[in-house]
Amino acid sequence: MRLAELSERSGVTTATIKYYLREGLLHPGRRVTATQSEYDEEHLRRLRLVRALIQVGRIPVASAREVLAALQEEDLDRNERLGTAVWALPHGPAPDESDPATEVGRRTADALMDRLGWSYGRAYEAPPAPAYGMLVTAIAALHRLGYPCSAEDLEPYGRALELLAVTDLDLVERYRTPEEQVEAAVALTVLYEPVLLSLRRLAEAEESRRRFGGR
Amino acid sequence: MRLAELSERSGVTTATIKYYLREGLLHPGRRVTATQSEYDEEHLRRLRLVRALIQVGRIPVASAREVLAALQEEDLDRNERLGTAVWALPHGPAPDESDPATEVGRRTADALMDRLGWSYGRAYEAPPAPAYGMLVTAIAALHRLGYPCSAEDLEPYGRALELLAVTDLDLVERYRTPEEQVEAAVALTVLYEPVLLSLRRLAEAEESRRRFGGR
DNA sequence: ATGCTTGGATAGTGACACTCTCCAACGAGG
DNA sequence: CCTCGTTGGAGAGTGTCACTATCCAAGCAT
Repeated sequence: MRLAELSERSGVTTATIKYYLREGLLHPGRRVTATQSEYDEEHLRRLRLVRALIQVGRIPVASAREVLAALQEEDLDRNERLGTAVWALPHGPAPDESDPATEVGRRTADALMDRLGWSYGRAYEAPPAPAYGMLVTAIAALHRLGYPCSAEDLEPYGRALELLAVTDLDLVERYRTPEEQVEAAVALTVLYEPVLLSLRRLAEAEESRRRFGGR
Repeated sequence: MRLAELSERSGVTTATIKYYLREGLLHPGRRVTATQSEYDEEHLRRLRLVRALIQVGRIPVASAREVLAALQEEDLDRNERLGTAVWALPHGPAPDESDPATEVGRRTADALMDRLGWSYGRAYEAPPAPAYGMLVTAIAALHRLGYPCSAEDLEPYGRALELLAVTDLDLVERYRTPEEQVEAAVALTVLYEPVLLSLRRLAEAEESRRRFGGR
């Protein structure tokens, strides 16, 4: 199919598709003549993934390119490819080392990892996973605002997410090839984030109404 | 204290504080002379909250202003104030009604709310909570990519978040005044989001290593 | 033949979160 | 009393990001 058809079937304007081609998020089409290229179903699929990552997952274009590149690293195993892809996701500001609250955040995060028995993302692992820095930054911010949270407070969150991670990966293992599995894992990691956040907000609204609700 | 001291104690530059003052995120200080104002501990506290919302919670300045305004709505009860504040948080693109996948997302979301017994955010509630639209958009995107998820698949997520919402609001109820409670609820809603996401990514990395990990 | 379409390159747009530059009014040291 | 650096306020400028609009020459369709 031509650019115009790819645009129509995906709902993305040709100008935006050209932009993604330029940025390397989409492979160039098969050149038919000097001025025309042919795109296939794989391009359409990739384009939908890109859109989902950028619009629903709110991932910057540059990060999306890295994530997609990781999916195709031939010489890594599933675990490494997935790790590389998730590693490239945005993860907010790095912990501010000049702030004493960061130290508290780091200790709390480490204590939490110990309680949960998780080996990833420890401070003494070099380099720690970006998600670990994200956790430290958030705990530090809470602490600075006067909402201290201990490893004990956070353990139930970790346990709950541990269970959900098991069901997520069960879903991933339904796919046959490692390629499909890694792509599914990335799509699920990114696209379940808004699901998780929206369900949390709805759950809190529900619980708030139950406790504080008048009328 | 003067602007310079507020800046030093908060770690935010004077230029940025002036910007927040202009944008109405911070109340103006008490005017001492025609060219000088006095700020107090309350300003410092507010400034730290603003920074946490914007930098850690990644909330746009305009949304932060609305969220903060909701905290001080005198004629609303706790439940309404919290609802208004959470309502003002960013929630991604609205569902694309021209896309048939949205219809699937909406039906799945409604079925999920039924299973969970939640009354908020139904499609037939007018207007539905923004978090409901966020959920529909995400389910639709998953569907479009060929990762269908049913209400049954999502129910464990809802149950898990229901439990966490209970512990969140237990924490909130430790504060005495409704004002403190609402502020705490907003801070916890926003700042626990990165905690949740980072723990999920770490949990998935852990589980992926357990299943796929070589070495 | 001719007029619309295509792919590619370049430049422009609008939103956003600051950040810089000025300026007159202070206020502390000499 | 008189500098002279500092302060708060206002407006314009900056850098980034995700597009988006404009050109252009080379097709293709009629």
